[in-house]
Amino acid sequence: MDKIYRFSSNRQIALNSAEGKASTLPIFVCFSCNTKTRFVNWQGYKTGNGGIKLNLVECSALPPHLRDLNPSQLEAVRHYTGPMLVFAGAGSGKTRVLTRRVASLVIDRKVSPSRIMAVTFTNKAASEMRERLEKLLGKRRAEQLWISTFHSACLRILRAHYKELKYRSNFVIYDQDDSISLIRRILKDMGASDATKRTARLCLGAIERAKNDNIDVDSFSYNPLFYNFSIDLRDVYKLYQKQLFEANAMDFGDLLMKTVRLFSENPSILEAYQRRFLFISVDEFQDTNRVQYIFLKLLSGKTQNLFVVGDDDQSIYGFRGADVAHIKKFKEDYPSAHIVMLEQNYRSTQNILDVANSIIKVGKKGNVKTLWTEREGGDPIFTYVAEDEEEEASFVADKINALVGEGRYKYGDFAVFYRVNAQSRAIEEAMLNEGIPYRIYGGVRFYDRKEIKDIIAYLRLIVNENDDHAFLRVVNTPPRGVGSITVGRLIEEGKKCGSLFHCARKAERSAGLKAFVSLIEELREFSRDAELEAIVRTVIEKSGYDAMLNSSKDEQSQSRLENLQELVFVAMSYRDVGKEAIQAFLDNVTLISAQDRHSSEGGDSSKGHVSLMTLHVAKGLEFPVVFLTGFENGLLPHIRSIEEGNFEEERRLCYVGVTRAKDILFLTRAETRGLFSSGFFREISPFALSIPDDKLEDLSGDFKGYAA
DNA sequence: CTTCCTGCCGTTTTT
DNA sequence: CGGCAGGAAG
Repeated sequence: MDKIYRFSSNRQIALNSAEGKASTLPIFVCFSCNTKTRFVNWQGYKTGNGGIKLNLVECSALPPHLRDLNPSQLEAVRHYTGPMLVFAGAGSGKTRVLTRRVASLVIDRKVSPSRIMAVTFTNKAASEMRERLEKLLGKRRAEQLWISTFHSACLRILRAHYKELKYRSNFVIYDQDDSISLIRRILKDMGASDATKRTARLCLGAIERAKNDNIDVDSFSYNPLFYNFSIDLRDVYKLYQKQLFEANAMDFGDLLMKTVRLFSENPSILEAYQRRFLFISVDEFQDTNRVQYIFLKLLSGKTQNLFVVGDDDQSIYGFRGADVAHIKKFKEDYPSAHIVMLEQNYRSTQNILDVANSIIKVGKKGNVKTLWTEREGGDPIFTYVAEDEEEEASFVADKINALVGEGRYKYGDFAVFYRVNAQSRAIEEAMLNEGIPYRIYGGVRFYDRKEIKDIIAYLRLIVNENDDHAFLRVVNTPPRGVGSITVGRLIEEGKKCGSLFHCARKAERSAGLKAFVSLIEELREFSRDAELEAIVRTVIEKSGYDAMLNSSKDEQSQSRLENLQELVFVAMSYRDVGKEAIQAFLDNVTLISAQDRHSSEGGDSSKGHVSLMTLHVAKGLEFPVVFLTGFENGLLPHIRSIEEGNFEEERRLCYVGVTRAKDILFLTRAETRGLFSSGFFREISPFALSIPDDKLEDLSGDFKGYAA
């Protein structure tokens, strides 16, 4: 077995006798000088005093795809087989390690790229990784790799095996909005006293949690005292699954749960995938939930070649069922796993790291990772207290313009983070005022807009007439004389004849309904072999959506029309024709993450744009200059999180934010904020209190002034 | 059946 | 503040 030792000028690793067992084997020693790593092959043997004496055997440079790795990263990459856990701090090059390992498998190990799966946290991370690998492996080989999120990977598998699950082809995916209105209908049906959106969301939350834990209808149980309403949550879950199935639809949780179920109920299918995927790697492993872990365990069952990379300090998706305990579980389930720690941070200055460490260290017992960097010193962390959120935003905008004015940075180097999406509005306005180009990631998403969702509902109805939710959404949008009474009657009858659309076809009474049915059928006929762009354009026109918006005096109509134009533009990039095109489009629309979507843009973008995003979206990214806004108690630990006992997760969220910064970090807070009740006086975030004062430079003079 | 108005609620984070 | 749901009028 090869063993690699780090041997750099400023830090020398001790070669003790325990490791010296490898003395008759070749030992690789790496000299690290900035980014180029020399790869030197030594032969070592034990000396009398327990140390190792090294003899130079041969010298060679590393292969190109490993050349810019640092010694500890190299160690992680070059252990080829078996389970492996890379326990890596912020900015230690986790994703780089993962990418290079995939490249190394293909190049050094001659593994066929079609037999490697790499799971990333977001679709954006997946496409970035694919881009890198295209450069290292060439386009043809990179295309064969399975690089995707858990959800996309499962969707791909399910699309190939929908029959085993008794689904029909062209099943659709329901997003949270779809699910909530479905549950509302179920609640009303069951005669629940309270069928509001709020209750529906509560029910969906419970169901989602169950699915994250791979608990299906039969084994589902809950605490009825917690949900103090009349109906039985188990019945809701049961009906929900039944209606999803009848609508030929799945929700997000189903994608994973049904894949796991497919595997456990059909050993031959599982075996085929086990044989196919010789190597599986997972990024951001700390945010893996139970059903995802089961998926990984099943898939890697044969080869055990599971390579996971994660940082327990950056676990921030607990609300989605993510559990750091899976890192521990991994060590137990794979006792032979190699474990590599990456503690060097290649991103931030020492000052930024000190602040990050001071935040994360509090309340942690033992086993603390200590990150270090060669970027000593650096700028202090700047702090600022604003009167309100608007002043905070204009402070940010001023600083950005000042720094750009100095010529050191361009707009693309800046990021502004916040805890909740609602905070983006004030910042957005300040950016517009100062003429700063910006982009909001997440927030009110393009595909969440009403007009877009309506057109998408039409598309869904075209490929799948059983999609009752889509039916209800657009049957009277634009208005065609099908009101709540007609719809109510239809739902009553719908219980007998399957889907609502089926039922509507038979209903002769309502002229509006007849018009709707023939509209959809006409559109379906048209879509048979048309290009996606033409399909979308036709839907917008023939449905009367176009006319409705054009004749409306509402000011929003113009921007709605523009959004629809944008949708047509997006559709142009799809090559397929007919149903397949719509299918691919719909899959993308529901699965692509907030990071891929920019909802608004301002100014010209020749110098890039400032990125505005929530702390959650910021995970995995880095920026030279970072503004962390709303550093207030109740907001950055968010009050709801505190109430639910997730205080520590908020601390990690804060840590994630701070460690995104390469050079300069600003922490800002406002004394009042109109966000909740206005005029409410806000005190500083408790996370600020552990930061040593000598690392801070306070631009307002009282950043910590109001601390309790 | 649609539209408009009023009042109330709620206001984390996301694949 | 803003969005949405439900009710009354047109």
